[in-house]
Amino acid sequence: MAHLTNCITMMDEGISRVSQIIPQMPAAEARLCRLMLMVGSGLEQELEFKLKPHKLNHSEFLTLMILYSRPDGTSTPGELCEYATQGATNMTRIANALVKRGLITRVASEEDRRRVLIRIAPAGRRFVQKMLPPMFPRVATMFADFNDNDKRNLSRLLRKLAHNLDQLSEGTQP
Amino acid sequence: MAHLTNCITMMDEGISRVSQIIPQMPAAEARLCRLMLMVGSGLEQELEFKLKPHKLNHSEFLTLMILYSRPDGTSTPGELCEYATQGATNMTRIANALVKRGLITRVASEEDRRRVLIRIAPAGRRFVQKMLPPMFPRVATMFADFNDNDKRNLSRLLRKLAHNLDQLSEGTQP
DNA sequence: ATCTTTTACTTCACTGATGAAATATGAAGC
DNA sequence: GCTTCATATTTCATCAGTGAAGTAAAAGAT
Repeated sequence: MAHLTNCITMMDEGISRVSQIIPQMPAAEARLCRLMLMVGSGLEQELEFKLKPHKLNHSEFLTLMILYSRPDGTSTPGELCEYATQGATNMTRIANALVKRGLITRVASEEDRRRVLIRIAPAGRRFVQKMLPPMFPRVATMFADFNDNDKRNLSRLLRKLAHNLDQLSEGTQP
Repeated sequence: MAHLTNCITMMDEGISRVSQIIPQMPAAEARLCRLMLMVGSGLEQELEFKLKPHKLNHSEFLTLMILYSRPDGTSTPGELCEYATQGATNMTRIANALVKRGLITRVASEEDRRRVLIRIAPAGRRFVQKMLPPMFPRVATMFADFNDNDKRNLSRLLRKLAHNLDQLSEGTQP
């Protein structure tokens, strides 16, 4: 059944009722927040669903894709943490998992011996090239009825929101 | 530092490089997916950050808000699962936590004795009314530079995307 | 009326993610 | 050259969330 649509309807009603009790609430903005959260996690579920057959979770997939997208195919745990928005602890686990499957290699850095160099393995590249294409149809379908203007607008608005979120956490969450 | 903006820049470059290797990838759509995921989880982190002082996590807060927004302040675990998009298992834990804090009550239903009635307690209402207003400024700031048209557009596009996601999971994830 | 199926929730065992402390190396001050 | 401080990663303890099985009650079948 139409799960997200359902939740959104109920959210709309809920916010309307709450804003009657608490009129100073920025209702339109609160709605947008909840919409973002719902659609975001809906999309995440869809992604995890597509990853499940490959025995990968979102953070492992993202880590592998970052490495794949690098010209030299290498990075370090610290850098991967930043771009995958993961804690160092979890990156250790992710790397362990990917090493065990032979998709990446992990060797100590020569220059800075605190560092570890992570590199996508040939098997990792092959794996990505095999698993990625079957995802394309569903991704395309998601935006099937978005015209170019819709896509441009969504991209622009999300980037704007990202920028504002960055401003917000400046200082407060350093 | 501007974390999201950073990640987005690197994502843009990454996708450009990948789409050179794999040209049949729907690059614009993939970018929108990643944007949604990033901004969504950024927003979730911001929310969790605001909830931390109150010792609530997102799912507990959402559950409490659903109850608060109900005219009669009641629901059942099953219904809460659906609207909070949580598994029944986790809803049991959430309810346990909220009961322990005295924010909700949980009693067996008279009509159908399989069911459990969950009701927001007076203390729960007071709690919501106290914790909500301090969040408003940050929520308003997030959309400060969004004009009415931007907000309408974002809302429309997110709802459209939600609808498409629902279509996608129709049948495949029943 | 009783047997089966379905529904609602809980318990248990496990996975994924996080925070705090441990380890080890490098960089900076004196 | 030593001491202190900062950086990079891992280990350990813990929490949040999930899947599978368990329990109990209602609904449906014969």
